[in-house]
Amino acid sequence: MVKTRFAPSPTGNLHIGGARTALFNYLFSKHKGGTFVLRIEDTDIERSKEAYVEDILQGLGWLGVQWDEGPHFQKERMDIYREHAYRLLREGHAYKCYCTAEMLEEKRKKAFREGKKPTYDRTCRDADARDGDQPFVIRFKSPLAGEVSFNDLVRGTITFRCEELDDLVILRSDNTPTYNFTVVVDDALMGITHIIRGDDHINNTPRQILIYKALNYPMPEFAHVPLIHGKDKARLSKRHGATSLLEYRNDGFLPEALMNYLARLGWAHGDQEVFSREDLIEKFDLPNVGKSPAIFDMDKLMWLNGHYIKTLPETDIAERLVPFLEGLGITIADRGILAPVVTNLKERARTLKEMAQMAAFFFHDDVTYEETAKQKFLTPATKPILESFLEGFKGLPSIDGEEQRRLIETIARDYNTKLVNIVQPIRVSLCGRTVSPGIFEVINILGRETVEKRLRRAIETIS
RNA sequence: GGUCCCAUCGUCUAGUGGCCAAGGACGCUGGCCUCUCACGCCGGAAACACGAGUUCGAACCUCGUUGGGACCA
Repeated sequence: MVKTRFAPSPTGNLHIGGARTALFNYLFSKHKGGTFVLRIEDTDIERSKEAYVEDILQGLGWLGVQWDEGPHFQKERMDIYREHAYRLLREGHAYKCYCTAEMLEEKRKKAFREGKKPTYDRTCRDADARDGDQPFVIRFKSPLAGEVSFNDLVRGTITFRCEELDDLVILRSDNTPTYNFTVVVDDALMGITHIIRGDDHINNTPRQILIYKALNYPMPEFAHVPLIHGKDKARLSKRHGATSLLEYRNDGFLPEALMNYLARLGWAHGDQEVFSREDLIEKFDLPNVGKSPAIFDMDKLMWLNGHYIKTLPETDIAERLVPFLEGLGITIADRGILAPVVTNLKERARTLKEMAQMAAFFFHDDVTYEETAKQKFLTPATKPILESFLEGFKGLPSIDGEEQRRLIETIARDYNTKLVNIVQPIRVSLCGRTVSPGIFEVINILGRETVEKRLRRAIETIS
């Protein structure tokens, strides 16, 4: 039974990179019919914040990465780590170290002066056990020689020499456990079978393997996925824009699009670009995960988002659009026009936010004219055209597209000009801008009364 | 600085020794469609980091160089 986990520390928001790691864990476990655990690594009480926990939970929920177990909180498991640390001590896999911070600093400086690596010199490793009130840390006894190697499911065999590993602290003098120790204890106790995480953890892996062995717990599989980089090829950080997944939600991205995009970042299934969640669960597997870091490409996300806006059910999009319209201060008096609005805008908008902006003019009559549009199309020269159109429009037996077309074509002939020169002034009158869905569609959605009202107002505007 | 990882179009990638004078997608770009903008359709430019080796044959295997990244300090 496969069991994976996502174990973020709440010292920041859930960003794109974390979300992708979570997604890979989720997809892999579902693909294998296993379970997915969420664990919050909040042992760093200084930097951990409740607000970040909230952001992570909400972000994952929005994306649709559902966990089957948890969230577990490390803060509530401190006793377990201490117990394990003392167990290692008792069994001779760890020892008490009484070196003070000052002594260590001194040793580090000395090593640096001598051009050696600043690793702990193991002074206390073989010293006689001392008791008393002096503060101490517990250090793990690393093997002095030999190699640690493991088979990474995305990279193959990775080997480290033990000389590179020093005796890391597992329990600090204030009785708090350290990162490399808590991960192992938790992953082992929670029965995690596959550890899928960012490749920034590769260097921690040999230490963790040693701890697994000392604890005599079954070894999980490891899979290190490359980090996501920003345009400057450096690791993704605040500098690269969105710091929280939720910002994408607020910017009008669809979770379907983001999930699809994230999955394709560092993973591929032949030439396929569009994947539903079911598709991903069916097809995702570790061997096809790439080894090199990927750069986050907003353009492609935009394209995918546009694709989902075009292909998801219109009623669905309409519903999701509402909060964005409201965000623009729009009160939707007539929900009936929502559907046709989406029909006409879905080919044009790439985000819900964009769509709301494009749709705004449908919902209020006091259209604000874009300055350049007004200067070009609401002029003394176009005034008679608008007047002719208004007159003809009033006399139209119905306002279906064909009737409108005939009217506009007639006017174009009368003025001996092209269709576009008739349409654009009308468009600006109705929409306030030079860009909109097809003019016949706009007129249909707006309805007779509204169209006449807006035309009159536009004509009045031209003095 | 030490350790570890990585290297195909600008970007995401397909490619696991012959099917590759390297395919798809985004972006860019020429055109068509057209009431604007999009959508859609047709076309184009654009990459195997470099050098050795293994092999009848290398984008694919090995080594080195260079470049990038991560972790530790």
